[in-house]
Amino acid sequence: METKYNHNLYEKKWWDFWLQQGYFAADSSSTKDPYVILMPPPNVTDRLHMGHGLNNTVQDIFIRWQRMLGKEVCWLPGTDHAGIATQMMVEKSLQAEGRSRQELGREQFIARCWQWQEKHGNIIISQLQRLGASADWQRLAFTMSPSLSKAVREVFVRLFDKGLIYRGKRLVNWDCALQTAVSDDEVFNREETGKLWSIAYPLVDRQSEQDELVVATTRPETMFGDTAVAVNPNDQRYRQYIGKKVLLPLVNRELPVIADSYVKSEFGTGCLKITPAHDFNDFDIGQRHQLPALNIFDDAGLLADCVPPKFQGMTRSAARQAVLRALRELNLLRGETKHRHTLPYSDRSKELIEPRLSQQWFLRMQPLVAEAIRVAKDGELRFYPDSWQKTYLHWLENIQDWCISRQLWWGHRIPVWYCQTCQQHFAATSDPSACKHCGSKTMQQDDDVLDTWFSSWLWSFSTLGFPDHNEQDLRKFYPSQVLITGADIIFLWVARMVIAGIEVLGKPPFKDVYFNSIICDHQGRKFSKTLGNGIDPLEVIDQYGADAVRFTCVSLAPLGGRARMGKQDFANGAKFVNKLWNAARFLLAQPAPQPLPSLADTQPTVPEQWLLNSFADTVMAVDKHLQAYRVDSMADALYRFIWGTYCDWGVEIAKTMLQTTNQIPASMYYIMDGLLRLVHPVMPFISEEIWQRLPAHPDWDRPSSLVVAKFPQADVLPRYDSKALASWEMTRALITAIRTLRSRATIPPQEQIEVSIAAKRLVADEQRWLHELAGVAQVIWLTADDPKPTPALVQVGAGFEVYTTTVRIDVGREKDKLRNDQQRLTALLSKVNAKLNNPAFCANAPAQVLEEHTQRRQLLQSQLHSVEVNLQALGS
RNA sequence: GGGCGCAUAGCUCAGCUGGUUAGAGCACCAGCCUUACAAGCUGGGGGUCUCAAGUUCGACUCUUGAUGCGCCCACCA
Repeated sequence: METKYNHNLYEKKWWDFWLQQGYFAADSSSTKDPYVILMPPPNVTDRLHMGHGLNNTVQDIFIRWQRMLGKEVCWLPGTDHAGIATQMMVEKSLQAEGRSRQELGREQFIARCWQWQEKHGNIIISQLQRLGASADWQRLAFTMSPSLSKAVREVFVRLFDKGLIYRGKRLVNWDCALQTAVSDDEVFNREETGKLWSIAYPLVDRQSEQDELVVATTRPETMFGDTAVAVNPNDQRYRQYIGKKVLLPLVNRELPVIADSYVKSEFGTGCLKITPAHDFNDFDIGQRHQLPALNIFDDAGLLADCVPPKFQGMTRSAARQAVLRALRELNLLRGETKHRHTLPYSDRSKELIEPRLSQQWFLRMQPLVAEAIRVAKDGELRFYPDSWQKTYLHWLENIQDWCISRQLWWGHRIPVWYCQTCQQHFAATSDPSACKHCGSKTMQQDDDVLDTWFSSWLWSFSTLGFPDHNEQDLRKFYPSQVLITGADIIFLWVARMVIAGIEVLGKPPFKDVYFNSIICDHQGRKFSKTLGNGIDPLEVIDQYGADAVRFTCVSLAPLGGRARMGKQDFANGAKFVNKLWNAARFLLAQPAPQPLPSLADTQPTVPEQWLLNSFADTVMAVDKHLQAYRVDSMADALYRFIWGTYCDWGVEIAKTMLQTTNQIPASMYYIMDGLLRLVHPVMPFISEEIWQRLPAHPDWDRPSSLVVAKFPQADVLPRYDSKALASWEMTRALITAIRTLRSRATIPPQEQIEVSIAAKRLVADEQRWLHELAGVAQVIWLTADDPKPTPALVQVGAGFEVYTTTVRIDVGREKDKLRNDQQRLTALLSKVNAKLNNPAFCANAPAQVLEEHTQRRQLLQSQLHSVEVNLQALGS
């Protein structure tokens, strides 16, 4: 074995082996209990980033763990057709050829999309495989595949026939760059400093020049769409004008002055221009007052033909400047002030959203959410961390209708047909040959496609054969156990999946929802392309190996928080992987007992018993942490045991045994075998490589791969309990204390020393460890009456004092250290004394606490005494 | 405006239902190539747990408030 673990030699080898053995395939005819995780489908356009890396590592940990526990696991992978993102990519490539999608036509364009997705899509899938993701890749699903498309149509038609899907002319969030509507959940807000302009609208039939209403607006360019001016009905200033008319400048259209309590008198001028087609509040007011709504922007967000010719075709920002200039010329601009407000932007294009009146399809959500709310409240659906429950409930309880149509070409075309003969429309699961209502053959399908999320929200069952009941899959694998994803899509995907699962199959699609950490740099900033602060997972996998990357990600990811990571963290992960490698290298380089005996046939020494107990504790901890979705704590437990216990103590102990018996004890092989099983979910490659080289231990099963080996179970692991074990703890404490003394006295490692110990005497067998592990040639055991050696160095600990007279020290530094000790111990002692002298404490504290404090006082007193004696001996 | 969360060592974090001398990794300092690993070994220094008040015999832990930071939702002519 090489001294440094080289991941390049093993990762591909084992990956190919696992795939070839078919370990990851989920069999719905199995009699084993199912354990299912749905992989959140990445966009086909995606490249692997650290968020995917963490998310899929966590999923893989649970999947591998449950597989080793004997479940029939199904980790269902797939990709999302990402309507907008893909269409943007393909349009860009067309642009490079100097062509446009309009030129190409719908059919040709869609063909291009398919070509593109075959060529460039699914790169992310091979990237996920580099990570070691043990999903059932044969089940790879795609939201545009024929079977998933079938599910989309089926559900659409069901909801349509229930009357939950309707078409309406409503105000929607319009993305002018992509020229499509987007849903509320695809809009983000940004606070900015803008301006608030005051514009005079002269009164029709005015008595004087001053007879005008001054409106305040942040968007003068929308004035072409004004259809009223509103004031608050209780505003004394404007009461007289209600019911009168003003003249819209630049257009010279008459607008009614209306009263609406929405208008705040104290804001701006107290006069509000009403533009129903381009503002959500104005739209509501317009509805209340039956005002016409005038759409003034075309699909691209340019001013349309309904505005005065000189403004036509202008962009929104150009129009704003032009309008202001024109108003200034007419002397109608009454002022401008700075104004802080938040503006809506599109998630996808990052363009300013234009609220715009248009014909869209909507899904009535309100009738669908009751059960989704109930299951969360009753704990049938749990969130980790549970604080997300509130966010989830708040959204559902204030649910808005979902705008599901998009003016794109790439996606599921809305399965609604309009009959040119009878003018009616209807929805159908398969392309109809005749109108459902009149039998006419002249029909046209709706031009729009569905929101991408309308296919993703069916993911939990559309991937399992619905609606073609390959019932076995659906019955066996629905619902899944846990959804592992990012909290940023709690509304877009998680909550909607719950709704869909309940609506279509009668129960929620998963029991637990685990939200991963957000990946940030060390300054707490999200990884982002523009900042360039991200770490490319593939780059670090190349450099450090998949196991190191997996372990690092997971150990830095607290439940629900933000995981801060830098490149150095991955180097540390790699060190840990290498540590395990070398622990195994040591073991495998030594002669093992042949054949390895079962633990029951050997008599483990006390230190071995301690190691075995510690291993069992670790198994228990790992189980506990995984149950609680605390992968970071699991990583910590593994790290502590492997580095701090197995290597630091176990290997050192084994070395001394090697000297006397010429063999490593069987328990070390036993522990290593169990350990590899334990780490396999998080470090699958290195654990497999070592395990395959490890001689089979009779106490463990021995299948062809660790992937399908049994996971350690704490309740069947050997446990030891004896007085000797308690004494071993004292031995370890003494060893550490003596090492400290040696370090303080600058005694080289090779030099054997003599120490005096005031403590309960160790038996000869235990005392030998002081020799082996602390370089002690001889021990003088002091009783309470013996004088303490002087001059000497002392190290005090819980229940013992160790002295050495081998002194080669810096007296000044040593004195400082002792004074420090003295100060520390004095402070502690006075704290304990204060408590014990407090009658209220003695009266109220439980007996055990009281007893502990009394003992601590004694111990501190004796330790303080020792330090003082020593200090004197050094001559102060 | 509403909601959620966080504040512990230089950095990243752990610390369960209040009760041993508040822990770990990284970084730092000292000494070691001790025959698995220098990507290593053995030690060491470093925190009055953001602040204030309260409850309690006892508060890092519970309550209230303040300050700072992060996130989400709604909305502002």
